[in-house]
Amino acid sequence: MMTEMNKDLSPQQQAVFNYISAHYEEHGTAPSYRDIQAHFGFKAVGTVQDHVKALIQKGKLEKPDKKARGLIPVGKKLEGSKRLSIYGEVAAGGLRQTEQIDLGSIVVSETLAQGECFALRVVGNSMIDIGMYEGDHVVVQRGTRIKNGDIVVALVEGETTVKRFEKKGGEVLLVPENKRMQPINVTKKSFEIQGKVVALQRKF
Amino acid sequence: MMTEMNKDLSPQQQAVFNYISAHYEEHGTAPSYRDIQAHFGFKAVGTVQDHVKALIQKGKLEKPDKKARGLIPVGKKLEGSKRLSIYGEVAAGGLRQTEQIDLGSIVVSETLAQGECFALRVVGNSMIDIGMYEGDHVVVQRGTRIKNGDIVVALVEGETTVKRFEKKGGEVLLVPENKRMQPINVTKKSFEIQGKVVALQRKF
DNA sequence: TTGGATACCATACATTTGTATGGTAAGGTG
DNA sequence: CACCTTACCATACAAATGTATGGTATCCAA
Repeated sequence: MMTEMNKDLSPQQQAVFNYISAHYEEHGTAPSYRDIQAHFGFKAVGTVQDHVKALIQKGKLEKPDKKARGLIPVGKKLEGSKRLSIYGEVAAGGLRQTEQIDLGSIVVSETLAQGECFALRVVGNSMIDIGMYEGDHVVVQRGTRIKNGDIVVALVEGETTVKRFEKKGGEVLLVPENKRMQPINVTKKSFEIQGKVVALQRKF
Repeated sequence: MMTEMNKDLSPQQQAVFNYISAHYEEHGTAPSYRDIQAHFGFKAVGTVQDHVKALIQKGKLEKPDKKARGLIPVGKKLEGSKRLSIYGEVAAGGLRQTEQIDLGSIVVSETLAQGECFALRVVGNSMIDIGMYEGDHVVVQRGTRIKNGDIVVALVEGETTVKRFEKKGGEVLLVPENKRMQPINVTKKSFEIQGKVVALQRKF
């Protein structure tokens, strides 16, 4: 029979992998080779090298070259979900890259957040009629083709707002979903569509 | 007045922080000081040291001593996410474990879905006044202590509903958040609280 | 005008860390 | 047996990386 590599992990290899994963999750950083060595009481770094090599070969670890603490457990990768930075309540400067104000992040399913996305904290109640409340988070997708009726995030004269997009003839309207508010005609104003709202998340 | 430190980040500090965060999220590992230096074109590592020091002082970064690539943006530690099965629109049998009907799943952040959770597809419009619409998904946590005012999933006479929980004196009410609907008095009915709604997710 | 915060530069150094090389030993297999 | 895999040890080295020290300049508030 051909020399066939065992795709399953040996008990020891599993142990090493578990340690790396645990360390990664707990500290947010992978352990160094010597951390691993110390944890298992190995008397040589080479032992760790061997195990890491095996784990990489078996597809359990990713490792960039020559980077300190660069081991990444493949299985532990945030699968099927994305972490989005939350921007919001930005007064001046809008969402310009260098002036982003960081409000943390949320994790959403990849099926919700496809392509390049970011998150936004909803302020105000201009979209209350479709159930978007202050404090909710919306997932915004960049670079999508905007169609009539889409909910969009727009930068109008330096202010970020969420509205429904309506284009009739040559007129562009940003329509609030709130009976008590009036649509904004931005046809002659300076505005910029930041992206399209593709999802909403609320925490109780 | 005492020397008071500015808790807000300067634009440059914000930029450095953003870079670190982005790198951390993208690569799963923080950048080294020299990575940061190169990114911003600084001619000295010391500049990075200064910024990092400021960011730590302002509570934006965590840093273990002498560890390579040890910078961690506070609150951005890689948390896991959970995949929750979606149950819902179940007529008979409610949510009993053995009769659950699988409607797929959603992925949510662990910060949202703590403990034992499942997801439910919202049907009907009994909670429309707090922005819960048909088709939305709610995350339901099992085994939590229910307090007055909590949104709960209840099994009332074989039917699953989402309502606000109100207990006054000896009476237990399940209150719909819809002006046009009446509270249900379940004091004398057979009912069971399935769990507490902790989050909501909507896809546009 | 003194002091603090911000924002850089320059240089040197010690440690951490990944990497390379080579050796020992047990267990299983053709 | 020869050969492979697993599982260790020992040692050395170079690169990556954090750290320390000290300097310059601007802006702003007390």
